[in-house]
Amino acid sequence: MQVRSRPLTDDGLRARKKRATRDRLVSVALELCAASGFASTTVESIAEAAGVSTRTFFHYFATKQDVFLGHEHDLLAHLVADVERAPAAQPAAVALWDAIDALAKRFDDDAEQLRPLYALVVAEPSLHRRSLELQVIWEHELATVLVPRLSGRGRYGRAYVLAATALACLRTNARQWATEPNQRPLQQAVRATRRSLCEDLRQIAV
Amino acid sequence: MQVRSRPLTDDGLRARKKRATRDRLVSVALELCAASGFASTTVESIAEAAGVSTRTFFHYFATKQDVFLGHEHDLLAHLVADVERAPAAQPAAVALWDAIDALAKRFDDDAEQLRPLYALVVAEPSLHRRSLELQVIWEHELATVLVPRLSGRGRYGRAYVLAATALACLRTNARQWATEPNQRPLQQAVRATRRSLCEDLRQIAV
DNA sequence: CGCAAATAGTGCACTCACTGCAATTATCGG
DNA sequence: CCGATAATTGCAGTGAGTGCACTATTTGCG
Repeated sequence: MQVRSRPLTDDGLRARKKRATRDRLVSVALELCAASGFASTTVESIAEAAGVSTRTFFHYFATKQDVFLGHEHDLLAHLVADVERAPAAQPAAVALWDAIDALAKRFDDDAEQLRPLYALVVAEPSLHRRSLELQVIWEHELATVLVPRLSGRGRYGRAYVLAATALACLRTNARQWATEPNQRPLQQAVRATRRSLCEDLRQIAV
Repeated sequence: MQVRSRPLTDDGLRARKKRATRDRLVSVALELCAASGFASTTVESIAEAAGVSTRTFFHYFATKQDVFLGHEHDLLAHLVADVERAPAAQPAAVALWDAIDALAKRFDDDAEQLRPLYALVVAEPSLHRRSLELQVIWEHELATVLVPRLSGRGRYGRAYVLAATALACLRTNARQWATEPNQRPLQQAVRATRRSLCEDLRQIAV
């Protein structure tokens, strides 16, 4: 997350080195934390193992937690992009849940890598906190691209609740998916949850 | 939050002193942060202004943020209690949303105090993070008391999504309510959102 | 009352995440 | 090869949070 600024060329030596260092930091952090836990792995040790100074670590990541949250950032960005790309005529709820469905599939496709990562995130309080904060930020982005598909007064607020609902559905399922063994595919779980959510809510519709 | 242990008597000298100190810490923190912002108000200064040592502060609150999150804790506890107290025959969704409705009313009743507090929470990243974490914890509690009102396979997951949805609805409305001036009562906003959420979701019900 | 157990408060030394600044080094485009 | 730009670094500092051993206060009880 948050590389300070973009170099003018994307594949010069500079950019390649930067990507390499970043990747090194992430994988080194993963190893060290797997060995001794997130809390007791210091930024200093991660930086050292990756061959950079502590100060440099914080040029790549704003917080220690962010080493593990890059993927989440990418995935949520995909989600927003998917919604934006949906046919203009599609209602908000449809575009949103289609995008959620696609995102769940992404999780499944990359399960090998994502499952242990997400398990770590929910297990570690500080990571979890940061992850939730990220989701609220993306909830905002999501609501913003949803608004044009809604009409009537209060559509701003409605966009937020739709977005929050969908993300909550994803989040709770993803947690189960990541932490419990032999879980069915996330996409399948999310679909099932969506169905039952609609049913349950029918009971309170006046 | 998190007073280490409960004294055997609730109104002895010890308990009264403790409550007093706690209240002093909260109100002093409120003043200092109002004056110079949350980030640049140190725990040391809060403790000093309340007449206790820094170390003692952390006996009352696990983190600096928790000084401002006591109310949230109380309110969410009420929510869970309300759901538990609902008639046994009531379906999960009904019991849940009734409790949410009652909780929104609590916010309105105590608006004078709660609005500025919640505005501070959403404005300050570290507070916001901690608040979200608390909500997930209560989401868990809420799901637990909801499970007995659901049936069929996957009711565990469904309870989580119901809880998360309701809390998300409350949270997004509460943010608007706290930060935008001349807002209608929260209870009213939540009701409206609930209605439109049901409608929007009807579009994706197969 | 007076005593022993429990609980609250304190001082101290320590770890570690994170920041600002100024100096240095590497890479860039031309 | 050169001047501009961006990456890296060291250093000194802030402040949250912790563990520990010690003191002071309060409580229940004989």
